[in-house]
Amino acid sequence: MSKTYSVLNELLVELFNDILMIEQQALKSKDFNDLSITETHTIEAIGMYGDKTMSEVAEKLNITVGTLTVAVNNLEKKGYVERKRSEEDRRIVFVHLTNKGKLAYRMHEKFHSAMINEVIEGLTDEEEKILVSSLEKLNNFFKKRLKKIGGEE
Amino acid sequence: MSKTYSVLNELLVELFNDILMIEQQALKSKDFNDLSITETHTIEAIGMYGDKTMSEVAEKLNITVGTLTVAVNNLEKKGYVERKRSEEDRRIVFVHLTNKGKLAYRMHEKFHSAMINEVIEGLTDEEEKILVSSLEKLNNFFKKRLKKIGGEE
DNA sequence: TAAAAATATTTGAGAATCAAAATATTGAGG
DNA sequence: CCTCAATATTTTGATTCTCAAATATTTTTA
Repeated sequence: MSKTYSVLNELLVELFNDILMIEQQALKSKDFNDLSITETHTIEAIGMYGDKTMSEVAEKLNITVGTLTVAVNNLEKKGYVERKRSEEDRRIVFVHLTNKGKLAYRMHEKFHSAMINEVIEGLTDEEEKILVSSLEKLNNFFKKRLKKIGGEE
Repeated sequence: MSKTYSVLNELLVELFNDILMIEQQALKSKDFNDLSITETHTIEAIGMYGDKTMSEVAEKLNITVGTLTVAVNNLEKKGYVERKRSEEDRRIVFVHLTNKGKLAYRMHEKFHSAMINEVIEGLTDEEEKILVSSLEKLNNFFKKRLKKIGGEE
């Protein structure tokens, strides 16, 4: 069991917890303090451009469409998103961000920028490349794992 | 805005989501399928060795003691943990894992091992170093950020 | 000893979530 | 054209996680 193992394990666990806590706390202090983390993620999944169907958004968030319906109801009430029924196929419901919603989206984006910049800063181009490819490997491992679990049982 | 930025951002976001999903799905397939993610984390926080007070565990999990009380009620009912009132100070309640709880703890640990090992395996020494130091930077950024938010308001 | 502090539990309320039932619409086959 | 299956969404009922505030018990302090 190498030293890298325990270091990496702790780092990942801490990272994960910190991200959650920061997102939570960042919301409380800022404008848009009527948004929960989950709601912010919903806004993120709807995205800046064009309409998305309820199913598309739910899939992206890995939640059921029923859950999303409730979430969108509230976000609509608060003025962050709007619904629009498709004319071609009236079963389908499109959602998109209002101006207020787009503002919130950009706010969240800013948080991410600050985070990433902090990481990149102080890395050489070479190191930057290595970091990206390392994380890609990490990601691939997870994807593989997910497929395996999902496919079997 | 460099290309690295958006790539890194996406990687981190995906990573975060994948970890959540994998933990979720890992639980469903395995034994101990009567445990939620939250409950697993509670077990993790109680830890293998010795007794911990309710307050200590709640602090570690960043939840209120009230929330923990409910969680421990359920875990006790399912046989994963036990309570014991302190003799010296009868306000204090200690919790510790039962044998079943310890088994679950080790199970979760195994999952982490598999994850980290798989990642390290595919990396050269050079990449390993860079990955660790980058994650450390990311972590420092978060710690700083948390202190700032927590301290001010 | 009486008041204040510390520790934990209970309670009431609000999100987030799912599964299953209900609703509305479309498309295909006869 | 009518019916039935499939698709997309919403509604409903239940559970879990969470907090804040009220309550209970015990210890400490003044």
